[in-house]
Amino acid sequence: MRLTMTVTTRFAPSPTGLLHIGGVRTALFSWLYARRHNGKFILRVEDTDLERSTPEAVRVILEGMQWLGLDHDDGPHYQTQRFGRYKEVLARMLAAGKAYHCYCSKEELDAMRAAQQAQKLKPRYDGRCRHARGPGPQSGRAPVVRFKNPEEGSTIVRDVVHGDVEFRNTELDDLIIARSDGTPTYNFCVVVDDADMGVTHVIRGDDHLNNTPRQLNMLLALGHQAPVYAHVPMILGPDGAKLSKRHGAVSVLQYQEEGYLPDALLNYLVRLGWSHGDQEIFSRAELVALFDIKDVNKGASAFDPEKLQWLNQQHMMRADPAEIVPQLRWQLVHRGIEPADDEALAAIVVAQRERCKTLKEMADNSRFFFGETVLLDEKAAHKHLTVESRQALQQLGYRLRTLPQWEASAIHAAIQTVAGELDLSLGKLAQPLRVAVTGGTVSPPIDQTLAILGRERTMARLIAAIG
RNA sequence: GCUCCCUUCGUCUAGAGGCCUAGGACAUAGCCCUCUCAAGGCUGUAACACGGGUUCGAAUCCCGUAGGGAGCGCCA
Repeated sequence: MRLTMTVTTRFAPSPTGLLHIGGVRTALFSWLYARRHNGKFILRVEDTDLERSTPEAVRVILEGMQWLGLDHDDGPHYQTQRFGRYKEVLARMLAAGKAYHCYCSKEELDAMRAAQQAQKLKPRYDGRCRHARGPGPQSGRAPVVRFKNPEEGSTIVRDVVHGDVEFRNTELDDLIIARSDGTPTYNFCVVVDDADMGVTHVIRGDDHLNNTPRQLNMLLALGHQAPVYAHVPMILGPDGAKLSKRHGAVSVLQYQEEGYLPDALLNYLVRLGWSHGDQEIFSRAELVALFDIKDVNKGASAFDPEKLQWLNQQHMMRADPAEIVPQLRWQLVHRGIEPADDEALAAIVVAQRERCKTLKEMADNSRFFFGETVLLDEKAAHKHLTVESRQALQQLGYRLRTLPQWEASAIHAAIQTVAGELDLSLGKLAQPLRVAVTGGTVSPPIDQTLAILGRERTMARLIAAIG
């Protein structure tokens, strides 16, 4: 036995539904904890439910984790590839008398449950086959395998977020660990896997808290040490109800499509149930340095898309524009727009990011930077492109055409000069100009906008607008 | 039904008996800045689920109640 155990955590999603932000947050907590302690992070796909698992869901898990940069050091493991191992452990438990065959039929079990519920009791297996009071092999049925849970005393789960939680063993029945067709069940696979893979810290949703004492008893029966458990609260929808498809965003990858930065999403998710003083914005490195699973709250929290948007913008404003460029490019290509060179895109990022919550919004609002012509918004044109303002634009056009340096400061000076000459407020010239070159009333500062647009496009659009 | 878990502004949270006339953030309202939209700055509205204890003193400790959630499957 090693004296110093490397901290080993795992994320073990089941590919029966698309990975959503709830799963991502547990993954994040596990990942952060492992990274914080220079430990190991394992990815394990729990696909024993052949019926409901889909390749699409597996793909989303893999791609989603990659997109978010939650890299694993081991895996991905697939439980369906470990059936041999489970059978082996199963046989060992049977041989050691830690598990037994149960020949009860589905009908008998249903009847038992119904009777218990009628008496307002918790439905649980009464252990008839364990004590040779059951049907036995002569029934001719293929048996299931049940784990012999302790019949007395209690099991205490030491949980770092909830504290010690005590379960009386009488509340726990002998769960089925292998089906009549021989395939192992979830609770058993988890135990075998966690033990085999050396998981030291089990971090998962608190919907598993009730399963834990049974898993713990199996682990102990197998001669293993109990890991540290941390059951983290779940995420609720914005309306406080359980998170579901109804709340939009089924798959994490949807956040990528909607133009969120991985670091922003992670930052948002980590703050659901965890905090560090009054700090709201965290870089990935800060999270790795500051996060501790012990500081996670117990209560469930509601997902707030507006705060996510705010954080996304904060991260966009702090990021190196060059890192955002590829993502903006992706958004633009998606819209059938011919992407400009990286330098121009970086300039657009800088000009736009303080007025966009997502890259999707940035791309939508940046369409006018591309293409030769621009479609004038009717209302805006009617209001701002008056006879008077067209004349002003014409005068400005003369000056811009011969401007020695096509850069924001020079452009700004030119606009100011013309406004001065015509005795117009800056706004009376800038707005018509904005409408003429962007087609609408909203854009980054007009001098920056023209600088990015370039002289050629600016002049062409100016001429078109003047008519 | 039984067992387990949870409960501070609309939302995310700070708070580990006196620092709390309960702090920050998002959202929201107003003001400032301003070529538009933003970003930014300032100001405001807004919470300890309820009831009992313990204590000189409770958001913080204990007990109930209510509400919410999870588990109880040959699902994971």
